[in-house]
Amino acid sequence: MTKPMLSPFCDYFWFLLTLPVLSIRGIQEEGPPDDQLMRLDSMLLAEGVCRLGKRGRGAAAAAASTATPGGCPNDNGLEHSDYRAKLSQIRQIYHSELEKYEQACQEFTTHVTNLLREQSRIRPVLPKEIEHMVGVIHGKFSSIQMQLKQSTCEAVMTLRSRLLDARRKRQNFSKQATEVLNEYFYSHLSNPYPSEEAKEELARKGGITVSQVSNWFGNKRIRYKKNMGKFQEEATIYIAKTAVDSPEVRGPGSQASCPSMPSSSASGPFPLTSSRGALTALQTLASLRPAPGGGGLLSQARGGWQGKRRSTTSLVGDAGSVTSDASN
DNA sequence: CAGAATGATTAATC
DNA sequence: GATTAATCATTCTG
Repeated sequence: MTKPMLSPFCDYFWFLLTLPVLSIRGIQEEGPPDDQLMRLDSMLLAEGVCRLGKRGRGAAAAAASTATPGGCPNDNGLEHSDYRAKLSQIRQIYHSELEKYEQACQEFTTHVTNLLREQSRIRPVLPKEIEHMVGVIHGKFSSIQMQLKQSTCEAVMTLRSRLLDARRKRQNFSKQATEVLNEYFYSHLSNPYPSEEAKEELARKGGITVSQVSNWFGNKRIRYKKNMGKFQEEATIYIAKTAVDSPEVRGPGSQASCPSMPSSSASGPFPLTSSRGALTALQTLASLRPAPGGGGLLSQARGGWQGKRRSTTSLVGDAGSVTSDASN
């Protein structure tokens, strides 16, 4: 193509036009650029960066709306104000950039067509040539737009993982909550799997959610099992506490009669679910003082809930080697 | 500040 | 779907 006489201002854009391809990451892999563009569009739409119907280009907009699985079922919006603030920042930047590009594209197109028209006085310029030029310009600008969309998507993804990942802003439970949870755990040490109702009760008492209760018990079981020695002090404290505080701390309506568990004594590692038993077991337990990391308690526990997943085998052969976390 | 403690997530398993 | 085990990321503590 012949380069029209351009003002220095336009040289940069002309330069862009002559570039073979602007490096656009990850586009080559998945089909034609149109596909990629549609995906980007739909993602931006899903994240609320794009508004539906804003010069939607028909097909793309339609595809976007269907490709969105429920439009990101964002749960508790209260916590995400920070996220939203940042997102709207991104949105602003995106739109202002997009507008700039579109405006520049427009200006450049008219500029070039004007120049070509001027040139038509000197040499024959077919309408087709102008059309072609316009097409090329639009193509280049849309690939720039693609880049913009791509980086916007990336920014949003980063933001999501930064701010929407609960791990990043966890905070420890209140003392009340840990108290309640630990009380339940140690008073049900033989079977520390609270029912759904029990979980709800604990959640209510502790001012946390049911899934937090589940998380807590999951963590507690695994950590207790891994290093019982470490938890023995805690265990004695809570067992004593429940024994003193409320001699009948049972799950809601789980059992009217006192004896704990169906006492199929084999199933429970610790025969200490009744208040009395708790105290006595506690005392014996304290006097036993097993070797750090394992010992009396441990060997008892191995027959119970901790072996749940390895039913058939006789579990660990060597009682001494509790160094399962040596690799960590 | 390093390491422990801790709540949440994830992949695998049943 | 619940649980385990491993892991991540943050908060607490000495």
